Amino acid sequence: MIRVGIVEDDKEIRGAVKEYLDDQSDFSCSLACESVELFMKHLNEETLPEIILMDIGLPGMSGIKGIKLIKEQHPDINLIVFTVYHDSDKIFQSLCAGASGYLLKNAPFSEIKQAIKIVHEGGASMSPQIARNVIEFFQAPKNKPESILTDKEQEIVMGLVDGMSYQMIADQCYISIETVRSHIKSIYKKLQVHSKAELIKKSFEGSI
Amino acid sequence: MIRVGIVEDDKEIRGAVKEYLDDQSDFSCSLACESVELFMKHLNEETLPEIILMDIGLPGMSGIKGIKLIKEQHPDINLIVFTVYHDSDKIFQSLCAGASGYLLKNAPFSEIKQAIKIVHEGGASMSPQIARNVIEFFQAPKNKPESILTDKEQEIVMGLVDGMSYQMIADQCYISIETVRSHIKSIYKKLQVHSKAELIKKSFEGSI
DNA sequence: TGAAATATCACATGATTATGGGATGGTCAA
DNA sequence: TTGACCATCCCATAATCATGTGATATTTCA
Repeated sequence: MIRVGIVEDDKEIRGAVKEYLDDQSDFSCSLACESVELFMKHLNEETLPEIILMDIGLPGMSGIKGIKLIKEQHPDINLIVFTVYHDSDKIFQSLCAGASGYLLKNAPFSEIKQAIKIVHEGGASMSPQIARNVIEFFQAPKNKPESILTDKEQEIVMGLVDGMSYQMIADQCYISIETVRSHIKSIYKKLQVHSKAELIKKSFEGSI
Repeated sequence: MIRVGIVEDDKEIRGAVKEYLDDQSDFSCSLACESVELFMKHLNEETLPEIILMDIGLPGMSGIKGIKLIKEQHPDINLIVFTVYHDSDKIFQSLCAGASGYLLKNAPFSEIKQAIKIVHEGGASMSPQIARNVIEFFQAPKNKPESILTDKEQEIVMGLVDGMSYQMIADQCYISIETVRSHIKSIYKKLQVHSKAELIKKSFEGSI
């Protein structure tokens, strides 16, 4: 018997999911609330779930914050996001906050059930569309849109990012420090930055 | 009818999967080879698949390189990794190379079929265990081992990372620039760095 | 309680950076 | 062949940074 909690503001959905889970022989819904605040208030030994289905767009505290909060206080509980949002931002924020799954609300009951089982067994579950988003996260950095910087300029950026001074870069590239300066001037102009710090930041953000 | 390719060095497995797919009414295995080299050699209009099941541990060219190669030459083909490896390294390398799915070899035929369908519809599919690994990638950086920096110091680091000058940070924190300098001195000492550049780099690497 | 850590400030000096001028020669495509 | 880039160099100046040597007040914790 897997004990499941639900945080979902839509009464209809909350009720339907709860009813469905309670109908299953191997599930029970131990606590279903419309907000994180209420959920935390009613959370006790009696109602403690193993898995929580968590909506994100909630009145009061957001689901993302809710995930963080619950994970801090009950690290053993696994959370599955259950939402209509499928933008990368929400997905990554949820995962970073500690979610172990991400279901879209159009998922059929059977998929919800399946996801809960998987997470309960120590796996993770995502709707295919979400998985695609997540996977593209790893691939995106690859297709770096042809940098507007020339080869030499990129080489110099790499040096700066590695913490080298102009002089060190000059030595490494067998050019004079004046040339390094000159390149950096045009790099700054192209990227619209005005300091090494900004440049390094942009570089790490993958915007080069 | 979804056309599927297989790259898998184990003859038994290759044969079994091919047979299974060919038995399905909505699948056909258009090409099954034991290495990337052979696969590329026999790849033509006739044999062109929409989805490829790709082993990683292959004789000759590795599956990872194979994924890159195939994606470069045929960007429309989607690849699903099919392997025994479940270590993060292999997973991330595969995803970065361009894979749209990652199945473990213990997956039942039905899961393989399901995964191919999902990927064919534009989604991505991972075995639950793999999904867990991927998700933990996002959560790992969270457990940053209690920074040795004090709150104030961290605040200043954030400023520097955002490209602010000492003076700007001083203004923002309502302290004098001398104090900023002082904090930065101890930050540098603690982190064993000697320039903004190195500090920002460390910060982005998550080693703070 | 008393030492250690933290947060705040000051002054000084040399190094490095940011930014503005220019100049020369090479490549490549219109 | 002309103009648009690119890579290379030089000079100059003001701002900023790295680092040192202090000092004082508060907080923390053993």
